[in-house]
Amino acid sequence: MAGIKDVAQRAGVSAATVSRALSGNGKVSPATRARVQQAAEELGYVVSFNASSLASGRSRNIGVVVPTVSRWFFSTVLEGIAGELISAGYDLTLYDTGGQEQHRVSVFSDLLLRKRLDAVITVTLKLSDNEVRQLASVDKPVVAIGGFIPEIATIRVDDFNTTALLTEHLIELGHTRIAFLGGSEEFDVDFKLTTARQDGFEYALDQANLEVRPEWLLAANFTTEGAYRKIRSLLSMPRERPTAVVCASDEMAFGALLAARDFGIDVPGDFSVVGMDGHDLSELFGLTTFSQDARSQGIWAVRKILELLGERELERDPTDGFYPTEFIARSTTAPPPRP
Amino acid sequence: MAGIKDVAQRAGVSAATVSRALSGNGKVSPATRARVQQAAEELGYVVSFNASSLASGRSRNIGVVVPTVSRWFFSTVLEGIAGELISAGYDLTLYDTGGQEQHRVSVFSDLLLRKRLDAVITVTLKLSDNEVRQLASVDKPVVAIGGFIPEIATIRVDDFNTTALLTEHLIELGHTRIAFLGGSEEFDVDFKLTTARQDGFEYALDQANLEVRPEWLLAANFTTEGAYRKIRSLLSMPRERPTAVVCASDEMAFGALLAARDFGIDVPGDFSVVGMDGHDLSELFGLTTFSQDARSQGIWAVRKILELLGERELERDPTDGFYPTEFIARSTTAPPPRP
DNA sequence: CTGAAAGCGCTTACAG
DNA sequence: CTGAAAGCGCTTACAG
Repeated sequence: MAGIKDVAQRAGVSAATVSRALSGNGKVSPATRARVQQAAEELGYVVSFNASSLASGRSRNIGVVVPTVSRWFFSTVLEGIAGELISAGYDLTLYDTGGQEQHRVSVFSDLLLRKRLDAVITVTLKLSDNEVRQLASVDKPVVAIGGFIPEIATIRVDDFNTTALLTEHLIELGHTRIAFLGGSEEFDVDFKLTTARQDGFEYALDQANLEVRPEWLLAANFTTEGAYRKIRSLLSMPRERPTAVVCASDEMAFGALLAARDFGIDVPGDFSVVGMDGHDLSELFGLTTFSQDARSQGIWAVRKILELLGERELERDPTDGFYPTEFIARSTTAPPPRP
Repeated sequence: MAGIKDVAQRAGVSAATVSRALSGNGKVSPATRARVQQAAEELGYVVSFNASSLASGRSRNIGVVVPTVSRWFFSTVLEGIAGELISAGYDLTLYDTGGQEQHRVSVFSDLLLRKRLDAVITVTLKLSDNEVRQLASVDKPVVAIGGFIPEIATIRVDDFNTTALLTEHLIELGHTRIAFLGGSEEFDVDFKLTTARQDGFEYALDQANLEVRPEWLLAANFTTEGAYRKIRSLLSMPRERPTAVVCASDEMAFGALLAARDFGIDVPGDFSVVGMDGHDLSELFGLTTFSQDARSQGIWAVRKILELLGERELERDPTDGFYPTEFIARSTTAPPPRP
């Protein structure tokens, strides 16, 4: 495999000049540059990343930490990140913690510190104070998507207010018996968004002088299956049923819709459902929801990182305030049935 | 940040000994090893991957090339790969081509050759002869999941026969008017599985002396939305309708089910649907399908790679023959309606 | 079992 | 604008 010396020899210049011509750092005459490029092409020369990184201290490699890639939000954010990174000529090192504490520890103590990464993007990862300190001490740019992390630039939507608005939408339709389906305890390690959404829900009820009924505060694991099971058992209870449910994600809302269908309960006639995300399938399900553009959150995270690395200017700072969201009323919400 | 020399000094040994003690290569006395480990820990020393890779020629970094991470099969395979790689102490470099030819080119000409990777796993990626040659010339282990690639170890399910069996299941129930929903041309670049599945479908019809009707050979882009649209227009046609559809993926089958529901067509009473995959949601939808364990395909791809890298022995070779699949009959299939 | 030394393949002041 | 040389932080024959 051709090395920089081979190219230098073929082009009749020094290795230093080859490096400068190919990287764009430093001045090289156009004629020389052309000769070098030609020689490199002929030899099929590709720079050794390891050698280049070692010598320069920069890796052109960004770490991305996600709790899982099998949920809509994460895979969509990841696609946005991946596309933007490829365009910028950066590598993407993926850390899927699988929600396992053990894997998170190794990610932080080892991988992130191995100097192979120029920067890190974390997605809805809740960090301990200690981890924040570790990240800070490494002195590499970090951008977080989803969960707020002190001292770190964060892209996030307004979980509290969007959920409150969704809840108010139901209240305005006349609902007074409203359930909430959030994430489970177990997942709160990584997905800290649950509490903000639940807070927004409770706030809206409170504003309307409606009581929060503990037995209607449900938790699943952000999956459609989990939600299906929870809503199924909610609907099968003999006692008084809620007439609507606020789900903390669209994927859980799908589970709620399927459960209602299997129970022969008419949506929205007998039961209203709202979600949160703007999942690709929300339109097919006719789901009323708040949409957030996950893909572009990923893209903007990369842009912010590149800015922090001094690669480019930012037209606007995505970590400034809340990321835009949009309320979309569709056909899973209606006034509650007459008693 | 502490380097190897700092550790050497603190432990009172040479850098060479530190390297041997920490990496496990070469003999080191237990006492020395303990001292080195202690010193490393106290200093918070972490080896520089770049330097280590450059010196040793090995990166502990595996490249994974996927067409997208936003479809069930890919994200599930990726999770399997990611977990197994973390356990083995390897990094995962993700290349999401986004189905774009442009990105694939840069992946192959640049990224894979930059010597930063020890091996590559490709997922349902159709490679040109030229690309196969490129990969071979780099002389790094490659394992493919999904699509068959000449000269490369491949983990794959029997697309032809599973689809044929699914089709025969419908035929045995009495169906004679059966449609097929495969992938679109556009996607065949990356997803070469479409043709094998369609071939299996046509073979089964042929065996039963049933005619393949071109107007019932449909193609979507492997998404639920795409399938919804296709099936919707199929069902809205005034002329003779099929009584069943074979979908080349579960996600497309979901679209078919939702379309039927929105048309007030009873499944399975008036219309039968079969999928292919064993998607997490297939049980909720009651979908009859062939399940394949995508996660463990990812895990086994990693194990095969590690074997090729000389890291471990394999109990069984996943690239040997077809990966196991399982037929699961559920409630979306039944005899066709009486005419 | 351990150390001194060469070398991995680049990048980047420094000097011209 | 270009080259000679040092250096990035490790690993690994080689010698003992």
